[in-house]
Amino acid sequence: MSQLITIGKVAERTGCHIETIRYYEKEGLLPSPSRSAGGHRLYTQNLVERLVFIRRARELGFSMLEIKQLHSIVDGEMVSCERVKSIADHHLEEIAAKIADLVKMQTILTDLSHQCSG
Amino acid sequence: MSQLITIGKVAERTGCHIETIRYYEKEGLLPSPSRSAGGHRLYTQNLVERLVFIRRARELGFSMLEIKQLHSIVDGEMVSCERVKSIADHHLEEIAAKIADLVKMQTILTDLSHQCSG
DNA sequence: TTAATACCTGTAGTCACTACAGATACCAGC
DNA sequence: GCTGGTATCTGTAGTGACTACAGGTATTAA
Repeated sequence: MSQLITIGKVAERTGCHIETIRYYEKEGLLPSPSRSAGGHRLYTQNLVERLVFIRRARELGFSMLEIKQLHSIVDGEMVSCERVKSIADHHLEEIAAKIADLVKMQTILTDLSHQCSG
Repeated sequence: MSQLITIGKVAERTGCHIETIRYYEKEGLLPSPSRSAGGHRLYTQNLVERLVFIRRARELGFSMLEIKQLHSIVDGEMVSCERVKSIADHHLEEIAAKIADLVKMQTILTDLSHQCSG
């Protein structure tokens, strides 16, 4: 029903190494999945999506600690709304800065690429 | 004349640890600066700017190898224009994907922040 | 039932820093 | 010129985030 898949399939679908998936679990970034009778990990679609989010965030330069924080605020695990807002706003500043820097790089490389075409 | 500054000042201005600056030099990412009579490193403005670029790129999740490649194409050290264009275009795709992901995160966090204000 | 393959735990190695130790350089005040 | 405090030097060890491998157990296709 709930479409449980093995770690190998998860790795295949997300482009994430098996070892990395297990590492995220060990470090408490990805919740422990259920297991088969023999002890093999079985993942729900929900966990796969969470892994995709972690990968994206890591590729964008967020630390594992920051990602834990992002998860806990998105999941509504935080009590104080004040605190959620302050952390969200902090990350929003960080994100805006990252976007600005990427746009700068984009400009440099686009110019370069055009020069090379002409 | 050329405004040479010590590693400490460079660290201060760029927000980069002294050890990290030396590490980039050791790894060939940042060219070796000139030295004082006693052996202290003395940096030109040009090297400081290069360091700023490296920091930005690292914070955006580019590897040291990718940054070396970016430097060599921007500095015009590559012989084949074909090759420059192909590498630039590859990085442009990567950058566009990163921007798209950051915008998604921005949307999620902005919604969250607004909910917390209301 | 039995290979072949996938997955298990645990440990060691890599990349990009970061911290520290012990020694030398620089520089301000006397 | 000398001296004490701070800055920098080289080198090594430790951390965060993976990544690879070894030796063993589960699963599955034939």
